[in-house]
Amino acid sequence: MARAATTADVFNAVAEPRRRQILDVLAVGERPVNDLVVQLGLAQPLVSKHLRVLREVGLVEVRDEGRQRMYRLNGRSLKPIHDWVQSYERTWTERFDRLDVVLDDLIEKEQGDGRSDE
Amino acid sequence: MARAATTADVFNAVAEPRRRQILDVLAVGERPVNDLVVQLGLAQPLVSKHLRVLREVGLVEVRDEGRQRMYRLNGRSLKPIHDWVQSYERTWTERFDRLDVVLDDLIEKEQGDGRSDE
DNA sequence: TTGACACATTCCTATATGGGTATATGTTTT
DNA sequence: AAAACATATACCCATATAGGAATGTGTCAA
Repeated sequence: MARAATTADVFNAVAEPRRRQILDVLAVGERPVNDLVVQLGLAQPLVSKHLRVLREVGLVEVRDEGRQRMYRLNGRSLKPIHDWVQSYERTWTERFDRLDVVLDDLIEKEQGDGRSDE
Repeated sequence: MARAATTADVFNAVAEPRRRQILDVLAVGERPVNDLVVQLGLAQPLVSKHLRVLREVGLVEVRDEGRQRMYRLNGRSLKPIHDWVQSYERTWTERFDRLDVVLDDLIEKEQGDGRSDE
């Protein structure tokens, strides 16, 4: 089996740096494709392809405006990532870091103390 | 060019569901490889390979313990993801949603009002 | 020493990619 | 109608995978 499709979920879609850049630009406000092409300095077909991926996972939405297509961000689709990562925040937060040192110490002592499994 | 390596950055490493599962297990505490194999029901070489990716991006650390290798989480490496996603949180938070409706309204009125570019 | 155990690595294959180039589709302007 | 413009799609290629099978490496036990 190969790697999962980029459209498999938001995690895969956002793994590509250029797609995050696109989202960053769209975070400011709705933009037509060509604005993204210019701002990111990428080839137009490439931008369109990235936008398609973002659209398929629900990260952006489109609106027709004459011969332009206005893309806008749908940040809510990032919530799964937010939620997942959020649960790890305590593991690197300063105050918890120091607590962890103490806990690791306790565990070490406990282990060297006769208890076998955990 | 193909897709970026899974070891290119934390975003790519974490795009794989099984690797997130591994991290979820390790979040509870340090574990030897075989514990992960059993808990996740995956083939041992597969787990080892995923662990290597996680190690290369700094998401886990290893410690030799006899013939076992104890893996433990290093959550801090998730911070780049956390920070990036965090900045989008306002876009889906309830109270901001309602504010956005008002803003979109204002923008619409402004656009239909004679102003051309933005 | 020999064997059992715990992991890591190597080799294989099918697959989906990011980027480039060329072209198709649809809209506005002349 | 024809040309210009804005996007999307099709086709090509090199590359890196996830998973499976087999094998290598290092440690402990008998």
